[in-house]
This record gives sequence, C-alpha cells and structure tokens, in this order.
Amino acid sequence: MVMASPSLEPAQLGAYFALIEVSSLLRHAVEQQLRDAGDLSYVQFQLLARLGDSPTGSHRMTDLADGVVYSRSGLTYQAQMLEQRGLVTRAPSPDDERSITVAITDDGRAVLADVFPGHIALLHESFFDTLTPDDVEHLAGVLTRVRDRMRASPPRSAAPRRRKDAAPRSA
Amino acid sequence: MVMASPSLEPAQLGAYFALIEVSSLLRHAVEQQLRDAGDLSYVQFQLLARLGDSPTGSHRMTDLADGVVYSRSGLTYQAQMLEQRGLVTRAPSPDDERSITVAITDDGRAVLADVFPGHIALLHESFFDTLTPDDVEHLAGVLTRVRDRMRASPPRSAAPRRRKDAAPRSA
DNA sequence: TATTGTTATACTCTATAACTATA
DNA sequence: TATAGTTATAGAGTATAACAATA
Repeated sequence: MVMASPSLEPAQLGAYFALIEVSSLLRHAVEQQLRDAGDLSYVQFQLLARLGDSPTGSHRMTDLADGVVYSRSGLTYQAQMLEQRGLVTRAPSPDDERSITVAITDDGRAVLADVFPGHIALLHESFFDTLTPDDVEHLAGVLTRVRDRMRASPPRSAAPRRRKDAAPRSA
Repeated sequence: MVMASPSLEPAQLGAYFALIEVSSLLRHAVEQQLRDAGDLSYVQFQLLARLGDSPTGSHRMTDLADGVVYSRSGLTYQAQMLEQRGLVTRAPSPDDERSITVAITDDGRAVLADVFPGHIALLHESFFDTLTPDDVEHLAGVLTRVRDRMRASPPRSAAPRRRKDAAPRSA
C-alpha cells in the first residue's frame, strides 16, 4: 500500500493540472482533426505514423503494441480496421513464423499525407505558437526524461499478459 | 489541398511526441490507481475533485461540463453513476429552475480521501521525482500558458452542425 | 426562442480469458 | 514451457438527436 500522503507543492499541482488539461484539450482537438481529415482515430494515426516512420515501413505486432496500444487484442482490432481499409497489410514474419509483420501501404501513406498538414497546423495553432523555441526545447527535454523514466518502471500492476520484469518499484 | 507539410522542427516533434506519450502513460497509470483505490474512472475523479475543491461543494451541471470538456449527455451519465453510489446529490438550483446543482456528499469526500494519497504518490513516483523544482516550475508556467491559449480559442469545433472544417490556414 | 438537462440509441474502443500455432 | 497473435465476449464511455421544462 501507499504510505502517508506526501502532498504536492503548488507548482507541482499547477504543472499536473495543466498537463492533464492541455493533453486532454489537445487530444480532443487532434482527434477531431484526424477524424475529419482522414477518418482516423488517434490510435490508428499513431500506428500509421509509426509505420511510416520506420525505414522498412513495417513493424511486428508486438513492437507496435509496446509502443502504442496497451493490450494485444486492442492492437489486433485496430490493425484489422486499418487492414480492411487497405492502409496496412499483415503477413507472417519471415524469420519468426509466430510473428506478424504489419506494413503500411501506399494508400496508408496517402492518408497520412492527407492528415499531416492539418495535424501540424493544429499543433502550431494551439501549442507551438504560444511557446518560445527555448520553451519547446526545455519541454522536450523534461518530458523525454519523464517518459524514459515511466517506460523504465511500469506502474505497480501492469500485467496485460505475463510479465517477467523484476519487481516494479514496490516500497 | 496543402502541398508539403508545414513541418515541425526536431525539438517541436520531440516535445509533441513526449507530451503525448507522457500524458498517455500517466493517464493510464492514474486510471488504474483510481480504479483500484476507489473504483473511480478518471472523469469521475475529476468531477469529484472539482466538487470537493469548490467552497460550496457543489456546481451546476453546465459548469462541470465546461470544466471537464465533454458532452452534456456524457456528464449526465457520469453524474448518474456518482449519484447511484451516493457520492453526489443532484437537486434543482434554487435560483434557476432549469439548472441542476450537483453536490458532493460525505461519502464522496471519503472516497476522495481514499484515493488521494495513492494518487499523489503515483504522481511523485512517475513524474515529479524525475524533475528538479526548476523543471516543475517551468513546466507549470509553459503548460499553463498553453492551456489558457487553448481555452481562449476553441479549436474550430464551436459549430457542431454544418459541414466538416477543411484545410486550416496553415499557409 | 434560447438555455438546461435528460433520454434513447448506436457505436467505438478496450480489456480479459480462452484458444491456436510456433520457438 | 514461453511467446506471438487471434477470437469471443462483455463492459465502459461517448456522442448525437430528439425531447421536456424553464427563462
């Protein structure tokens, strides 16, 4: 269990609330833009973007699940949606017959291209235009550090399946 | 159609991705903690916290909806959930018979008290412990500015009717 | 007529558990 | 046995539109 309540300092509280609110507003706005521009959910966009970023244009299901989605079945569902629309293909991996390699198609890249400009414009409007380059750099540094930390130590009870990582933090 | 993407600078991209990832991981972790500790969804927690913060312990439905960014029907649904558990009460507002005033109950405050320590502990573990006080302050400042900006200029979604909004002026 | 809130409904998404197949 | 992925299923949450009541 948790020990006593450590409480938060005002600046921490402010940072937390602002983070939650900003990400919530941003997410909402972005989801709408993605839906309008390419009929994509946010997760689907993330998957496509990740595939598009890859040198090979492909990833194994597991890699995608680790990066984006939280359960494997959830990823299967989203991959099926994308496959039905012809935005990705799925094929057994050559080296490991258990794995499925998901690859973005030309249509997938086209949708990505349709969606990107508005996506980036939205980010500028609602986000970057209010920040100095210095702010952005600092923000990137700080959040990257937090992300790495969070990735490194999963929160107490993350067992979407079988986990073999050593005891997660515990007190 | 816009031609090439307006593009983002590397630091901007890093900041954006990190923000998305951090908020996603954080949200996930927090949701699990809230579920475990008080059987609350994140939205329900936000509503209770907002009510608990209020001097009167109450808010009108509209105020809550504005604060948490959501459809009214969604808020009605959540308020019903909370009311069924006895964590809030709903009664017509005295001054305006159309309005409903939602008030947190003692049970509601108790649940909030159950949940807070773990909530704050989680924030420390996954977030604040990796940041210097200076980081936190800067983060709070930056994100608050972004939030105010986003609140001030709703993202083109003000008109739910009409057609979908096409290319934003990205230049 | 405009606003406040509810209801009915349909849909998307996510997670759990059971299952198959390969390493 | 452990890993990769799918399927079946069930539940939570959300949005839209139609509706009632008050201002």
